[in-house]
Amino acid sequence: MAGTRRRGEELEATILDAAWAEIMENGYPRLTMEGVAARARTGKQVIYRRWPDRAHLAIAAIRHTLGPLVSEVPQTGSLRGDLLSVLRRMADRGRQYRPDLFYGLLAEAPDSDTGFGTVLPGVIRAILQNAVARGELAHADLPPRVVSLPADLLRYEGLRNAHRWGQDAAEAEIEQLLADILDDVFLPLVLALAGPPDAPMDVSP
Amino acid sequence: MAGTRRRGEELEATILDAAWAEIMENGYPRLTMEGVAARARTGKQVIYRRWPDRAHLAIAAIRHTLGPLVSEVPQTGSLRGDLLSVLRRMADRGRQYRPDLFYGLLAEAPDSDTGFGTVLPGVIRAILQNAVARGELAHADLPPRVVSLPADLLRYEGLRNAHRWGQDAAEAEIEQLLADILDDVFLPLVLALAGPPDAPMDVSP
Amino acid sequence: MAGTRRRGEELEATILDAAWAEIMENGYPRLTMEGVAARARTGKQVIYRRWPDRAHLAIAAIRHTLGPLVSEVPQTGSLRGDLLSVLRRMADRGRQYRPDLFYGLLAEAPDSDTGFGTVLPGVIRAILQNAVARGELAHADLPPRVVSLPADLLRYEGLRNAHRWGQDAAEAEIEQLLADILDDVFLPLVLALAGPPDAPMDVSP
Amino acid sequence: MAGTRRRGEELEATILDAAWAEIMENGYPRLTMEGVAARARTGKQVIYRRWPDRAHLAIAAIRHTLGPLVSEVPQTGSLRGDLLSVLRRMADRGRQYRPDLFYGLLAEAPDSDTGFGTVLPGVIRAILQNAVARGELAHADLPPRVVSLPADLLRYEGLRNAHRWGQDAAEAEIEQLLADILDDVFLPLVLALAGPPDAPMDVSP
DNA sequence: CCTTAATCGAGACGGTACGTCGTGTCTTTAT
DNA sequence: ATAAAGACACGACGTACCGTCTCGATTAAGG
Repeated sequence: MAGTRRRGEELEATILDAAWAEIMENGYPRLTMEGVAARARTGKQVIYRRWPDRAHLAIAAIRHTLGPLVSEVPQTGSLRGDLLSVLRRMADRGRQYRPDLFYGLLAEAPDSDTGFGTVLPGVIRAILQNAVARGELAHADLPPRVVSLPADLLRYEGLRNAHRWGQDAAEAEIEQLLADILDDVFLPLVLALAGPPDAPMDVSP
Repeated sequence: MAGTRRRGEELEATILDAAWAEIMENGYPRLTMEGVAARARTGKQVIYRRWPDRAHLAIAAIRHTLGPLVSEVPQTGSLRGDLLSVLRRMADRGRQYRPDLFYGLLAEAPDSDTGFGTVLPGVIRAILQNAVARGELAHADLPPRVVSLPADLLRYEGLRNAHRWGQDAAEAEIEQLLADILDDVFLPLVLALAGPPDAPMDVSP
Repeated sequence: MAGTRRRGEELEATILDAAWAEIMENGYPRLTMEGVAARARTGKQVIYRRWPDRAHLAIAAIRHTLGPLVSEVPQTGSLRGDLLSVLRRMADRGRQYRPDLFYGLLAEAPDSDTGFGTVLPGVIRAILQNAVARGELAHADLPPRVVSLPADLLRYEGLRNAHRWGQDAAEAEIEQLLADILDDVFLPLVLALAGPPDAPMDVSP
Repeated sequence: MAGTRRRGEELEATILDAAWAEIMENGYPRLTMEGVAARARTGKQVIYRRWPDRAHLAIAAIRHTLGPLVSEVPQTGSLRGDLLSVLRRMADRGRQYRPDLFYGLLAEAPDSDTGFGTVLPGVIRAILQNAVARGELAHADLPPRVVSLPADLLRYEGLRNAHRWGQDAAEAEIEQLLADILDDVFLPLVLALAGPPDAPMDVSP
């Protein structure tokens, strides 16, 4: 045979690529250690040495494939624009998953961090503070549950409707969802709680 | 031998009881058709004839054991009281599940209706209308996403923290959650959108 | 639906035809009560009422399809011709079976009479007596094992090589077998034991 | 835990012993892969990896338990003694089988070699040659069907009456059978075809 | 530079569950 | 009463994976 034997990072990367490919082809429920080992042309033991079960393997594969969730604070010039930008980024990431991947990971590793929407709360708080600086809001002193509200709603919708997010046709639907979350729920609430003193209650477009 | 052979509803009930017992003892991930058949002293075919996989079996077992989600409209005399009552009922039902049951069902039968919080939207709309009749609200003409907001948030929290809901200690935590959902998010939003004309915007403590 | 319900002989004939068809299509090992019932468009109970297991069903199907083994004593004018005629008839019947049918019946119903070559001993004894009458033999007073020898050898070959007897190409092979049994074994032995007094011992070429 | 995991020959021997035990206890028809695996405390795959079905497993178990069919040429000093010795050995081996084992193997693996009486033709030819050397026969130039005649007849009887061979009472019956085959059929025939020139036709005891 | 310990690639092992098929019995409905 | 139909309790089938263990081959490191 040809090649030199793989070790360390090279081997690890091969395995994680194989795992991601298996998930994408067959779905998480049919992700098997055996299948990954076969596709990566290695032994099962090599995988078990690194990850205790398929849930941890899948999480590692997600991180390896998608990279870390970027958390830069957008600067579009308006509160609504900033929020829309950050939610859209979150939704885009969500669309790269296969539907069953969420559920499966929650079922098998509920305590693990799938990386789906955990960094955002800090970002949203920063966005709110920027809005205060621009005079769009009176203050940013909001209850935690309010701050995490848009991300929570988006994640919840992602969980409920993940099986539809994969299709291309979902793009407009998701865009509408983001608009609803902001215009029907979050912005009215934030303005009610911390709107600027001069133009308080005008929520209409 | 023992009496006559079981059929129809009697047999079905035995199987669903067995399935529920297996879930409660071993957890959903270790629910197996074989185990259920053995506990119910019947054959696997009898189960497969009725439910195509363990997910559908589990859903049927839930319905059989917990009964339908009651959807009477409470009449406590205040909007907050009515909402609290209905959310508490929903949370109580959620606590009867084992944590992994949610995740597993979502993973394996995402389209199926687990019965967790599906009847409520109509109930909440009725509660809002009663509040209008009492003069607590100016109107009940709210966007659908707003109406479903409290149930969505509660369900989302249930999904994220299901593994903690089982303990007795969770009671106070859940009570606090319900208060937060209502007082920090839903009531301020509803009052901002449809508060009564006479005492409109006073949400501050 | 259409027809009147079948009963008695009509029903029985339908079932036996179905059983034979199943044997011919799938072979005896894959003959199932369920398959027969389905093909005959009746219930399994109806079959079990008549035959205790598939072996007895198969035997009944054989008798029903092939009819009784005729046992007329041939009159060709010579001992060899008579024997050849009767052995050929026996072999022809054997060829109508599927190979596995023998083995299966022997395995599952060893005591039962499959009808394969059980009538013949008497016939052969009669043939020998006719030869005595014609002067070909001195007497017919032979040990039972000698009398049954040609049928035994033929049956044994049938058992050993049944899987080849089905093919058309087997015809010549079987004809050769019959000649060998008679010319190499049976006729030399019979002539040695009971040859005519005038031309007694000339067996050499 | 118990010692080291079994592999290779040790494992194979355990499985074949288990298979033979199952056959002896329950009979071939009730030999199941599952039962063998359970008795050998291993998995079904381990068995299927080695033998495609229970027929091949049974044949392997026979060989493993009974060992190869010895084929030494006996030297008793007389043609009849030599033949009797070799036939008796063959019958003894046959008696170690359970009756249904023959039939089942023939039914399910007709092409396979059960080892029952396949080595003998060469042995019989050697015995005949020894008889020629001693002057008992004029030559050993006999048709193949004649040479295989005693083994064929014995095997045929074994097949027909296997269900009775197991009992102890069968010993005398079998001894009589061997005598009949030799004294009524084979020896008269061989003497007729190749008897010594000086004392040709004396077959009586 | 060469031994030595570790890991790799591969696959067998003991085991659980799968989903299907067939058995022989039992029930129900409709002749 | 029995035919037709099919459900029931059961056992076995052959397959897929699990997580562990064993075995040579390779390879990186230390003496």
